Amino acid sequence: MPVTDAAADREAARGRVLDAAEELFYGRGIQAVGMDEIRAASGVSLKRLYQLYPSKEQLVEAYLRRRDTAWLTALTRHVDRAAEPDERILAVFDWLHAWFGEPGFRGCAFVNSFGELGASSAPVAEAVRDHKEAFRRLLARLVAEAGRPRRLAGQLLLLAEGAMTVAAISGSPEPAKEAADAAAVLLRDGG
Amino acid sequence: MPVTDAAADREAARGRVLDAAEELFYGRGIQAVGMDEIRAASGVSLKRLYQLYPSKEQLVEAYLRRRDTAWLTALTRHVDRAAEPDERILAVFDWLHAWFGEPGFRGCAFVNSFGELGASSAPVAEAVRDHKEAFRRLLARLVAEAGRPRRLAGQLLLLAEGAMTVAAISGSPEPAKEAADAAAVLLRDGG
DNA sequence: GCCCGTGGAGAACGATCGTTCTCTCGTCTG
DNA sequence: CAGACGAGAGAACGATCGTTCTCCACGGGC
Repeated sequence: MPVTDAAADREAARGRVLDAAEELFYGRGIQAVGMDEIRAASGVSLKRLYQLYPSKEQLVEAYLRRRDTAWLTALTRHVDRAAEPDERILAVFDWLHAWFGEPGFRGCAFVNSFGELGASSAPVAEAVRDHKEAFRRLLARLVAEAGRPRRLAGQLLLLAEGAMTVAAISGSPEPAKEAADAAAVLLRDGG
Repeated sequence: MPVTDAAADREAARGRVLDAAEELFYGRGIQAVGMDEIRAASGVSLKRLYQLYPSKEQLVEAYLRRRDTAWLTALTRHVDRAAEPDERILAVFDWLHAWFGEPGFRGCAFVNSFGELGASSAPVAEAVRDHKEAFRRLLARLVAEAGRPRRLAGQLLLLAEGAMTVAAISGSPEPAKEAADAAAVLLRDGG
């Protein structure tokens, strides 16, 4: 079955390219990584790479889109391990703490990409906005399920985003704990 | 007085270079701006530019260092317009709101620089860490003056950083208000 | 009046990068 | 078996960038 094999090869190659792109773009910054390095790390020839992604900008966008769903999926899975509504909210910060402690953690890929390319690449800026909106919607859903006031979602978003930034720059996972403490106060007394 | 004039010219040229660097680096990202554009925007010849700052990296560092003090000075001045300790804390978020509404606001210059160059330039990473530590110390001082528990400073930092990020990506100054609301709750019930 | 150092304008250099092209080889088709 | 097609390796191209160099004009000290 040559046709389906070709399609499967294509998808497998895409996967290897995105794996390489994610590791390199996230770890070193997008402009610091050339297409030839993606080729070397993925084992996909330059010609095929450009067949899969006709430009670097499109590869960057695909990298962000895939990371968006993977990130939200992993977070959702962790949150779903808790049943009680308030605990589900606090589980977000548990998960952040574990993420911050991973080797190679370097802040939010979307924030980093936005700072680097948001002013010059509309697709990148849009992918970043979409991701942050999706994160906000996830928080809003958790807040609604807990019967908490709407505005709490925005405040939790600020705590989570702040924790990512401070953890990245300070190199410590501790901000996740501080954010969890603040979130607990908001849950207790913020409405 | 040729000597002092030469020194004054030097400082004036440095000022014009840093003005141009700030506008361009902040507005478009550091790697997106070439030294020749700094020359064109500042009116300082390339030769002199390299006499003042022997490499782009040193210019970037000088840009960050100057912005650090200017940012903290402006914030401190605004905070000092309030007398009551709790109001001084909340004034931080007023000031952020005004900043977020300025045309050309594009998030925190330090966070953006860190995402772009933090992994490849040690001086940039250090300047960013220094700035965030200074901001944290400012918050810690306000918290101490208000007789509030130490841990509040870290939580306020998260709210402020989160507000900068969300405001930049969403393009709205509203996150400053949300942060202020959350800060008020933490002040009221967080200790 | 001549000289020298300083400064400006911009060409030049070397490196890098995104993208495309060439060449070769193996494979499937008829 | 012939030949066309597709893929891989890597050279090549054109642009950009950080940095340096060349050339020239000018202004102050003997």
